[in-house]
Amino acid sequence: MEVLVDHIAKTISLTEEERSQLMSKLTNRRYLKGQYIGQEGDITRILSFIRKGTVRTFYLDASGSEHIISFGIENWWVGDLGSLIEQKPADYNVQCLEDTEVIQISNEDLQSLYITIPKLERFFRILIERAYVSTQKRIVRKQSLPAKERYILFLEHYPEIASRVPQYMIASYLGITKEFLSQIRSQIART
Amino acid sequence: MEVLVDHIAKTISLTEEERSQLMSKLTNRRYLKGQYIGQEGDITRILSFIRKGTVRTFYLDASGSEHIISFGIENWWVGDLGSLIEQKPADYNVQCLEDTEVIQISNEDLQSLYITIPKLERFFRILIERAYVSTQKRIVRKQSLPAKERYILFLEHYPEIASRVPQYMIASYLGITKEFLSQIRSQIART
DNA sequence: CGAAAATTTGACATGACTCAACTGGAGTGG
DNA sequence: CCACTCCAGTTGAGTCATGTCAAATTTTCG
Repeated sequence: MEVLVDHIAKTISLTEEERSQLMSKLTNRRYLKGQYIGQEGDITRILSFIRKGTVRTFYLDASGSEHIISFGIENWWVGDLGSLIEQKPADYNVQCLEDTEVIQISNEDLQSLYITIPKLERFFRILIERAYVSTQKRIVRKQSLPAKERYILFLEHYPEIASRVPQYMIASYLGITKEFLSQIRSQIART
Repeated sequence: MEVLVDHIAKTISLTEEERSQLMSKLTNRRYLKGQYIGQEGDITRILSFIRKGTVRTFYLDASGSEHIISFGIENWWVGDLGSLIEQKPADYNVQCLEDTEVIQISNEDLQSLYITIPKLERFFRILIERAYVSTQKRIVRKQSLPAKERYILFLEHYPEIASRVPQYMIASYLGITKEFLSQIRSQIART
């Protein structure tokens, strides 16, 4: 759990006292490949920091097909934030694609830590600012680039993820079908 | 400027002292229809809270066509956040679509206020959490709904905006061409 | 090895785009 | 008050990017 405390301390300095207050609220947990950290419909009560493993966040649309919203690997946070902050049923599933170890904190503890360690508020503000900016960029890419370009960018930005998840999931993340991604790939290969 | 302080005080309670510290950093400013609050390429140094008017945030893609990222009306914040937080040239233009009055705060002042009034950090954390969740939902809609459904949802969610901006901008926001939106509309009308 | 899962391939369908022409106001100036 | 222009919106023909469905092939893994 110190891994996470150290990670946080890179952004905001923490006293020994604060470190241990924080540490006391953290829990380690392991999931096997395929297990769910959270499921659509359940109210999300915890936030998970990935220590090891790969995770995907996805939902099922009206016709029952899966759409991947995001992947998570080491040092990323996962959890349905909308559900967590409003305490209403989650829209998304969070599933482990490999055996995964996470460090967790409950929303309740997080809220109380915001009060005892106000600097934490800063840490998460900055974290979410960045997440917000990158989500916005993703919309931009989706609207102004064809699938092939988006795929190439994905490979550049997230080579680690690209090598750890099956292609049909990458297709889903990019918003295209697995068949079409396959065509794009063969087209790239022929170049 | 009290409008904004009151708005903020709905989320976090502020002492008289804090209210006036905050107030002292705010500035009123007016823009005419068509003017830019910020332009692509410039470093964004201020955040603007819309008191009255309509604003759009957009960018130009490689082929020179416009893509609208978001609209803003009364009580919304606007500004290229990516540029603001990293102090690098903005990717987006922020332009007024009507004569607009805003309340502004510089990034510099905001950063110092985060220190003197740590609760402000909380206000913006919560603000951005919500913005993040709604941006994520927008990706979801874009990936799982056809343009017609997205347009209908837009009308439901933002009737106010729909009535204040021209259709070709709504099309751009939805990620479709104006011609196609026109077809969608005539199809809806025929129903 | 054999079965299930992932990927590829190909024929065909469709949503959305491009381009060009047309319509219908909302000024503007003579 | 008309003629003119400008801009938003519409319509239609042809095209392209991407989707669907079904089958074949390759990879993974018990």
